Amino acid sequence: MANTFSPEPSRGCVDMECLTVREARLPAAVGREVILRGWVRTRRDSKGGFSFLELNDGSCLGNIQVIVPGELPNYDSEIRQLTTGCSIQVEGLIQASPGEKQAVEVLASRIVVFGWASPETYLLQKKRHSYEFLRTIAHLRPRTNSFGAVMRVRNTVARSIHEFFQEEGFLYIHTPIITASDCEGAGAMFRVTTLDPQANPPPKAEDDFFGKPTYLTVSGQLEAEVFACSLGKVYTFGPTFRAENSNTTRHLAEFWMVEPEAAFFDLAANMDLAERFLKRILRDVLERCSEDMEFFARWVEPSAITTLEHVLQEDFIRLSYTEAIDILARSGQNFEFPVEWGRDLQAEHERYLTETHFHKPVILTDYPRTIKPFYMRLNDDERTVRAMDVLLPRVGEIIGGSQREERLDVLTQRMQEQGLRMEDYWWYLDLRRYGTVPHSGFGLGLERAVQFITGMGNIRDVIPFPRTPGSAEF
RNA sequence: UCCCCGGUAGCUCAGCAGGUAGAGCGAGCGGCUGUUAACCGCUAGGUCCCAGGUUCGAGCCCUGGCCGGGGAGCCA
Repeated sequence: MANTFSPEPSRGCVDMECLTVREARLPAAVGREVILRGWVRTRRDSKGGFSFLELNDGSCLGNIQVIVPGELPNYDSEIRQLTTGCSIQVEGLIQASPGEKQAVEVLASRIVVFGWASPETYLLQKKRHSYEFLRTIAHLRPRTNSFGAVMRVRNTVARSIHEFFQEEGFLYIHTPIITASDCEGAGAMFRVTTLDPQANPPPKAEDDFFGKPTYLTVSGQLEAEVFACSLGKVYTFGPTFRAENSNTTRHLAEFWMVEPEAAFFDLAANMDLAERFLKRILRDVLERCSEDMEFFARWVEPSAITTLEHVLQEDFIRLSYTEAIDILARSGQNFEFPVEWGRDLQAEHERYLTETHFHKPVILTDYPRTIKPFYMRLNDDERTVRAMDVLLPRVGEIIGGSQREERLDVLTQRMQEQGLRMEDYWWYLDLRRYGTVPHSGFGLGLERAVQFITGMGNIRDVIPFPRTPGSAEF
């Protein structure tokens, strides 16, 4: 249904169609009388007595050119005062453009100004800005080409995630944000409390809102397992919190994670799922965000598109940790950190595998039990567990997952090994006590996926409002 | 948290035997133009991150903070 809202009482224009800039730029729109609304990117005046406006409404990367005849009643009083950032409504006729840079343009018959943006103080100028600067004005940066493109890609990825899992028969499960399991092994947690930290004497956890210490979730996995072990195939998709003091281009204190969990999936099925999943996302972005991807290829990362196409047509390498160690040891590379069975792989090692040795995504499996969490299934060799990490060139680990330990005795033994308190996990252990099944799952960091796809160098530039140590503005 | 680098006009940066500041872009004004990273000319605009110190004199040197960036660790 066409939106016919008008900012002023009707003046005979309520029957005009409201189009987005994206719709208006299609050749099929030529000849239609329409209403467009958005923000002015630039104004150019012609001494022929008329002006050009570039209008953008975020519906697509490109602007639409508006021709404003000098005859409009507010031409001198308002149109000539328009600057970057002003918001307007344009009513006019879409016509073929004689210019070379655009197929269509709008010949305005009426323009209404919603809001001004003083060029003396408006921080977004008609020039390129550094990402560092844009981060300090996170409330305005969505009005830039690059951040707008990132957000459209991010939306497409999110949509694709849901479509993929829904089509594969997974149920979307909403796991809790607040959790009482304080030792999921995924890192430092944010405490959630209503107690007054200044109170004297110091408050007791029993008196807290939930009667026990609670935290923001670091993963929905354990809860997702509950539903996998009852509904079969499920996934979670929501915010995740890590209180680690990480200051890197690929860590956030608050990020979004997708975690599928499936009963009766072994590690091979899990890997197949992960590869199919990633490829589906890439394919959808290439198809649905081609204009934005061309922008990234031109201004951000020249190989943005070809990298995705390459990943799409290649099978992911599947390699055990032990084999990887072997390759690294014989690489002849002079690594800063030693390559030794039993030690975790460093970023430089992962980068060598994906960027130098294989030139494609690599799924590493079967890591030493000592460097992986208790819930990963123990292999028959008793030295390794059924873990899998999907490594991508440039961003490194984008997916971490495993086949879960479904044997009660092995699981409890591993928990003891890692010093966990059995009573905290009574409900998790019940899944193994009653009708246990083999099952698997993984977690994908949404921002890392968007980073990989767009080629953006810093994860803080692919999330609307980044939370990092010492920074929670906006 | 560790290791490097940096904080000078709205933005991006230059300045350096220590003698109180410049450019480009942006902005304002004027010219030109169916224009489109527009172009040409002129103008305005700066507690040189903060606090101490050395010095006749500090953007520049020293000390201590604060903030930002890159790399590492942690991981998604």
